[in-house]
Amino acid sequence: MAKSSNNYNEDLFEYIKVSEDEYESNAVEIPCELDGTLLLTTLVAQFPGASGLKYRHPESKSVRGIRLSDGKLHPPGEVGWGKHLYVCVFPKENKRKMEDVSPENSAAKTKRLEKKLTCSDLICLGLPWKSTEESIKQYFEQFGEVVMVQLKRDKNGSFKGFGFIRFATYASQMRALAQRHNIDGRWVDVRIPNSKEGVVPQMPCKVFVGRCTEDMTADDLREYFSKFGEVTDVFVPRPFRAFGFVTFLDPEVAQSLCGEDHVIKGASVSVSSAAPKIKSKSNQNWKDDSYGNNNWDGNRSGPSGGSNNGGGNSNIDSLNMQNLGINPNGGPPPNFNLPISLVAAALNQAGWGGFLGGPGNQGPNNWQGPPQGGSGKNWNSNQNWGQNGPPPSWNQGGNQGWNGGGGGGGGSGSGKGSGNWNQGNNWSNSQGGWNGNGGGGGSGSSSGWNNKPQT
DNA sequence: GTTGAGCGTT
Repeated sequence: MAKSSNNYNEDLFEYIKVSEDEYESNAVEIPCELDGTLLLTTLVAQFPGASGLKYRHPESKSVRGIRLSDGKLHPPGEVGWGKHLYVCVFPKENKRKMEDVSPENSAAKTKRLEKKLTCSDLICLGLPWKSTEESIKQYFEQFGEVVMVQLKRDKNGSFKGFGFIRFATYASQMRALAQRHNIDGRWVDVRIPNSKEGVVPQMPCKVFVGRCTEDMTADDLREYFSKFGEVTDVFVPRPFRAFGFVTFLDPEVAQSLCGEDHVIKGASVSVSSAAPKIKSKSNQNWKDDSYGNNNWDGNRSGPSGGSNNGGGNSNIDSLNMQNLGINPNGGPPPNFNLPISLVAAALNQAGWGGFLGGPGNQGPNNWQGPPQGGSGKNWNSNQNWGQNGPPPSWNQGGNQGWNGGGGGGGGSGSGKGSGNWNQGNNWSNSQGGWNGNGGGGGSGSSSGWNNKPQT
């Protein structure tokens, strides 16, 4: 039946569910036009590189393509788009598995990659029995917009105690992953699902600057490197160690500088990857695989490296690294030889910034306000941060669990070696905290993942 | 109806 633009069907106003990979959990609802068609540009806005749509016909079980003419995708039937899950079609050269994606391609592909690296579903384990989709959504919205909640039930419909969530932005995801969650009195584990491991690592924003001279201050480095892009953090170890770190907002900028020499204050410095060693499989998506080419001393054993200013563990170990999907040893607790910068990059990417210590004041030590670059829609209006104080339980202990320790550790922490991550409901109560410039640590004293028994 | 380590659908 021919449709005129002023004789549309109300039903055609629905958002249609589109995924790029046939997984409904990855679906995005996108709006069609008044005449019931979907503009290809609307599709491409959400799925860069997409050239069309297809769906699986429920009866024939076969995949059907969606008609495209004049840049408009037409609904498959008289009744409109219906409730099908539509799947993006990409041109052949764009159609590839995630594992094959490399960023040194077209802009569209790069954007698709960025999207891929942006969010993943998160599994929530140990949810209270009384949880509902609504209550879980409501809880996690304090970290940003929640676009999906799936609680798993058995055939009888009884809740199995776990489920999946998805945030709209990677920043939200990182906020959620970076802390523990107490929901209705239960500690809930939020992690990257096993099935999604390896998609989290971001390109590093931080570069290693070698051959620094003693007269190069952090400000000097910042001033110099700012011409390449926004610098979010600079770290220059004191006492002098002839190297430094510069963190950029844009990982592409960081990457572009790697391998170059630059002259600062009359001396030639070398810029290279801040990740000297990759032991994890998780670098498979990285643009540059050559992360073994420098073997600089220090900063490998833990956050903020060996002899930073004050040596407090800059609380990177307060993050649930496992939750970040970075766990080369396959399980808790840590035995990290892994690239800290990887985590830092991810966190920096997420708007936390400055995770490897240093004087940048970029870390999430400013809990009364949103982190820099806070991008969650709900962030600024969220009453859960600031009013109620910081979220519970960033790690309190001293220098625990990092292989080789490094940097003095903190305060009076008494965590026992490799066992410790979180210490309970405490927030950093000393100023050791984030920037690694204090005594660090606090009074942690247990040796497990969770202190509190659960029922 | 109970329970508490795990890893989902299409």
